[in-house]
Amino acid sequence: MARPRRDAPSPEALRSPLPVLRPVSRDSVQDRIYAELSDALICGRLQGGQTLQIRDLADAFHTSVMPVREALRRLVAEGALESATQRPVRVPHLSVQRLDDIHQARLLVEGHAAERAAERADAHLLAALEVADAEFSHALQTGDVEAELQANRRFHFTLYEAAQSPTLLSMIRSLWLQSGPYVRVAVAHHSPEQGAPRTLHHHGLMQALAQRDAKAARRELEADLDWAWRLMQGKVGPSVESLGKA
Amino acid sequence: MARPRRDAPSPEALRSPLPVLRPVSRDSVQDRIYAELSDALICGRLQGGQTLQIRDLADAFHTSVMPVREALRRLVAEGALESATQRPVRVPHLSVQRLDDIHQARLLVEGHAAERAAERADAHLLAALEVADAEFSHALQTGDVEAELQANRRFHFTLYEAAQSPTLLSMIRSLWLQSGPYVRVAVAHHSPEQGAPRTLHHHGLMQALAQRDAKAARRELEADLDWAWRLMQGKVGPSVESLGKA
DNA sequence: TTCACCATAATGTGATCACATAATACGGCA
DNA sequence: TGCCGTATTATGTGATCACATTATGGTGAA
Repeated sequence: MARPRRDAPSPEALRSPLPVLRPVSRDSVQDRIYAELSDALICGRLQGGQTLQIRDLADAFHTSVMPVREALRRLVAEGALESATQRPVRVPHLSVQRLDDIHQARLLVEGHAAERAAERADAHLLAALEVADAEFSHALQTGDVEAELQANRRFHFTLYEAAQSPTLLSMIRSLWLQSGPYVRVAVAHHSPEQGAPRTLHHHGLMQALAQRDAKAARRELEADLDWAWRLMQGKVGPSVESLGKA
Repeated sequence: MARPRRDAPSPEALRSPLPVLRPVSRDSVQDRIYAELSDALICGRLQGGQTLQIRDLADAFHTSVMPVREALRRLVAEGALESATQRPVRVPHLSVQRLDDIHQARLLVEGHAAERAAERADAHLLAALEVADAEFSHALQTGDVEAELQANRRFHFTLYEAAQSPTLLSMIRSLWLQSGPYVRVAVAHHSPEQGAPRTLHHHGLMQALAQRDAKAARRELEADLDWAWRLMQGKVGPSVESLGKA
């Protein structure tokens, strides 16, 4: 090996500007592509039915098709995307029945995570939730949908991480990836007065956590999910076909 | 295209033996590799800590590394395998805490699926469960561990499919992939009298389904899972390190 | 004898090429 | 003018090559 070791305590290190540089991410290229796509899915920047072609994405990311293939494969495995044989990968076109099925699963798993979080709640958790909720309320007032979705995600996942269950957390992540493309169209068009109950549920949730009331925490979380679900049903009606073209 | 279409109604079709041939699987190579690996994981033929090297698998499957890479990527995405950057993929070495976390999630999700199945139970489902249970009992008596695991899997997934929730089903599949390598060492060493309660739970479950008693179905299923979990804890003790080398 | 260093080998990752298959658009016949 | 068949294009999939990074074995000095 011609190159000297990074951690070599040679005097040359003193004259180099290296210490002031922050460590670069050691993720692989496919990890970054995966992160980009999953973020776009959760925040609803990709629509249901949209096709994701390998070569197009490779051009957009300025890479070869190789890391794109593997990133897409991961998302397909997580249920976030669907792929037929020899056909381009697509964001699934979910029926109302399928969306309801996902909603039921979310009530089950996220409700349980809320209970566990309530049992383990501490001041640090409440403070973190307060911050996320403040961002959320501000985004609601300014009408910034992107910021609203980001803050809402931070609020919920701060809660779910407090449940201290990696298994539940990964299942919830998968569920958010699946429902992400469909919740945006619901919350994107709601009027400010429709958004009011949402902050109420967040506040009720924090109150339940402060009292370590697991059942109440589950109730408030389920109310929050049900609110978004009813809004979505009202928006899209019995058919969600319009979602893909909206 | 020089080749004639498959469905061309030419008179040549009459003299060819094609109609007697069954359609070949249209899965891709990576699909078959994935199926093989996931089956090996669920049935515990792979041990915790075992490394899966791409080139070795490619040689074993008589393919290039390409489809192996994508199959492994899928399993990593499902939590069945773990991979560090630039390091070979491994079957995760799970701590007792992690195994308990998975167990809790299984109680939650599989218990819920059992309730749903009970609400939708019909004669056809009970008949299918009877068949699987008969195979299971027979395998127990003959001491065929491989057949026991296969029959147990068929019994449980017949139940879970009856819940009619694709979302729950895929989550359960992921949980079985994760716990598969660890349940085998538990059930592989149990004595026949230790196996008795297991058939009891299966029978109790079928009785609850016949009566459409959702709560009872959940109770019986949880008892079944808890039985295997306790057996595992007893076998491996406070540390599961021995599992990887067993 | 032990530890540090270095050279070698091995492995995951990314790029490029080749091919089979499915969609599309063009042209000819009724 | 409408529809069917064909040729072309485009896309996913598998194979091969190239490289960076990690592990490992051996060799030197203290």
